[in-house]
Amino acid sequence: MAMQAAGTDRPATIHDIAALCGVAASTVSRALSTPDRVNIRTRERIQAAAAELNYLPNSQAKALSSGRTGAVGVLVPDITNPFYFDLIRGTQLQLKAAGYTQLLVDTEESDEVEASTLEQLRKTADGVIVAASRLTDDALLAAAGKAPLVTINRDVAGVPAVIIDTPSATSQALDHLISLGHTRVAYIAGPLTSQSSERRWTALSEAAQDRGVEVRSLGPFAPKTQSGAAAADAAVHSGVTACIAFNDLIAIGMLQRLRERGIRVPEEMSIVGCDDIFGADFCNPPLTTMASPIEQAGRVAVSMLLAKLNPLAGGGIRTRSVMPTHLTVRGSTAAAPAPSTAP
Amino acid sequence: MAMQAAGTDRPATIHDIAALCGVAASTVSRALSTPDRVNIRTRERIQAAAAELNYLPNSQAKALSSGRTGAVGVLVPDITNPFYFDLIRGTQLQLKAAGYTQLLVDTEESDEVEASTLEQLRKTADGVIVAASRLTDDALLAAAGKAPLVTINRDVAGVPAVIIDTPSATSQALDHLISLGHTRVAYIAGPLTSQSSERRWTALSEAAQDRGVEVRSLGPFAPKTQSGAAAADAAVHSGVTACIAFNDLIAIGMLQRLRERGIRVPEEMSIVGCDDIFGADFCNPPLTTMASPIEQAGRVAVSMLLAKLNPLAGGGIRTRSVMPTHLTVRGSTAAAPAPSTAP
DNA sequence: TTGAAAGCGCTAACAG
DNA sequence: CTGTTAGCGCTTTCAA
Repeated sequence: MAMQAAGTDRPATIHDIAALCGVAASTVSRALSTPDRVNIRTRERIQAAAAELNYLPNSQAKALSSGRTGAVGVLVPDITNPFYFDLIRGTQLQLKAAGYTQLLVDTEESDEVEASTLEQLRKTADGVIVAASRLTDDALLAAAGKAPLVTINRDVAGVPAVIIDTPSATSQALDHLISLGHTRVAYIAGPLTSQSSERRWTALSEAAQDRGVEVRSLGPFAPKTQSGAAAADAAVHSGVTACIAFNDLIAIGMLQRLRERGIRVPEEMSIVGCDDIFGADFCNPPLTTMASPIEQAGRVAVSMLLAKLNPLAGGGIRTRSVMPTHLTVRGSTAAAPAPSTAP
Repeated sequence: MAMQAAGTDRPATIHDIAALCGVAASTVSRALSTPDRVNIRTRERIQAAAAELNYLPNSQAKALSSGRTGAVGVLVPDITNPFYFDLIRGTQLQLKAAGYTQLLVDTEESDEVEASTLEQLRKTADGVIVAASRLTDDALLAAAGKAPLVTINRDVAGVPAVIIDTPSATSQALDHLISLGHTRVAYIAGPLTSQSSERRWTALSEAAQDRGVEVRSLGPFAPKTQSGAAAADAAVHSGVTACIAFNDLIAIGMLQRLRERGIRVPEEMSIVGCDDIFGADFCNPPLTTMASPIEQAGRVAVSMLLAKLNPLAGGGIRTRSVMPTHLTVRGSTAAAPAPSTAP
């Protein structure tokens, strides 16, 4: 049984260990944090005592005196968006493996919440990972100047980032639609403040120009299934035969709306989503979408951040990492409907 | 522009404010934490100075000296399970509203991870909310003795809890199936360590006995869509015409498997899920399931916890709160298939 | 290699 | 109402 210090049952401190071993508290501190700077025999005595007393370092105290908190913040715009599940799991696993604690915050798609969270985290965390930031480039750059920070899906010069390369997959998606005979395609845009959406649209319109087909942008729409209805209506009204949506949430919402309206997918309208979130494979019809290794993106982001925090021997620090994306074809896309004007 | 203390750019402390106002640091502390114990004029001077210096309290220091951290831990067994989204959002909103920080941890369906997290959190958090604990009753009771703790979906004598009343909804589900003509029903069980699953099964078998129909338990199955295939196969093999699944994840997985096997839902097999998670309404066919106010459950759990942390004037503390659940009928249930034996 | 001492920034008695 | 004085538990000089 683990004895408690002096019979009390409050958690043991280094002083308890020091007393038990007849050494100074500072020696205990060293033995526990920098073992090689302590005589091996006393070190072992101390470690044994620590185990015996069931010692657990107090992270607050540690943080206060050392300046490092052992925690890193992870900011996501919407925790209920399945896209972030795997990302969060990826960061959490990698962080835990490195002995860090994850501080997960839902910034509610709000740049203000994001900014204030970032500010608060400067004291609370050693670094921050920001997914799909809604902040301006300048704000982000400033934040990155004040604290170690890496973004996910946000490309700002001077800010380390892991980018999920959906733009290139978007061209693939367009080619897929073209090969099916579509010539009028809509891009269903995400939030104005989303750089992903912007990059996607740029890539898409360039690709369209190359291929001589027509694409138009509809929106912006909030990245939620509820937006799907408006998006679907807009798409139908615009006369396109296929849509590439900002994300799967919107795409799934569109699927539902089109079904309500009796418009068949994919016969009368093809839909392509993005992210391959939970649900994309079992919605009706299953969604053609762009998939990427999101959990891995989370891990990579953590690695990049930790590399900044602990500038060890290892070579230079990566400041930009691009994750590949590929098209996963399912039932929501098919050949374009025959033109309605008879020959 | 906010001036920085003494021209340095390190974050301002109460000492900087004290110096600027010509008062003692402790007065600043009071003015900021217990404003009513300070002369209104000096208080205002101090608050102005704090704003001017862009003062932000250091939570570590605060925690170290006061013993309170301003954080509460929220433990969930699987962060990628959509069931927890709304729960997490509920706790986060309520916590933030009360000025607390949420420490979200994914315990990976592991009792060990859960136990060690709980231990670590004793220092780091003022209290803990544990959803769907995989711990034994004794372990949970012990943990609740050492730190303020409230469970969600886990009923242990002496431990405050918010319970989502799926057992009662389960009877509703059974009645629904019976009214459709089903007489042989299977319960697709969740993890052995899940008390929810156990309670559900108890309620279901009692209700079945009352109504004179046959139910059997199949499983246990992991609460993931991947388990759906095995569950579906087991159900088909057992000869039942309807299933009540531990949760929607499994139910959705079953839907997929049955489709693969060419078994029509609901014509040949009816499926009822539980939780009404993201996806239950747009899977194919849409899932009949049991819905409950999960976000609210999260809020209630937080309220109960905070009531323990701040024993204010308000009357007695609720130690148990039951959230209602109701059946949401969608396309995955229908009349029982006619018996295969002709008259 | 070890000990003593001085904080980290804040709160909490205890006087005044 | 306000100032003084101790710490919270740990790290980190600086000597020894």
